[in-house]
Amino acid sequence: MGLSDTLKAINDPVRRAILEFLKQGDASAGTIADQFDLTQATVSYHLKLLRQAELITVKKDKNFVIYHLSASVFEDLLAWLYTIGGTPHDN
Amino acid sequence: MGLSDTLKAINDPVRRAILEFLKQGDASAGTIADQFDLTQATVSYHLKLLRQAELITVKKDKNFVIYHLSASVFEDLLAWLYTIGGTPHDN
DNA sequence: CAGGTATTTAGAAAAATATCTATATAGATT
DNA sequence: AATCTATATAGATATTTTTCTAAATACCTG
Repeated sequence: MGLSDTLKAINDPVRRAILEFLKQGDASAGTIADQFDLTQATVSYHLKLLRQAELITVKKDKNFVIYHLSASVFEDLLAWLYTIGGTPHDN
Repeated sequence: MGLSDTLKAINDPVRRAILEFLKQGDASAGTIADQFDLTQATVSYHLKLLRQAELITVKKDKNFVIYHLSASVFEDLLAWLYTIGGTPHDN
């Protein structure tokens, strides 16, 4: 919902890989889980966090749950980054 | 050193507050610690993580350790964000 | 409706992170 | 040199996060 959730969501290599995978197109929970050497339950947990951070959206198709990247939420993060690093500073 | 370290470093409200505080100007470890309701040792721990992520740099002055914001490291993070969210996508 | 497939949830264990107190170090001052 | 001041480190505990196994839910198909 806020910056904190966005940061928490992307502060994990598995979740970043999920986002990168979804960049190539929508996919079901099972297909996503197959990408990792983790149980499906664990991947489902990561998907939940990404959903809560609104970085992905869900749609049902038959008994599949299809996930879709929703990158617009990064705007808050970008705004914060510009707050910190936006103005020229002598690095 | 990489994206992972940058994200880990900013994935904590205390550390983000430290960065925001340093945005206003350099400050000593003690001055920074005074900003928080935490022990000096705890703040020192956070400063160490920020240092390791190269988000801040250090300089000694008498027996003070002066911290300085070094925002250029956000570039990797920005690059990754554009990887995910850069190309128009139907959100 | 019975069985099957896909996914989520619950609960426990493991791993990582944050915090504290107490102590150490380093440099400055008397 | 003794002491004081600022900061860092060590070790213990607490909290949070990740992961697993097992069970539950949900929906589809015969």
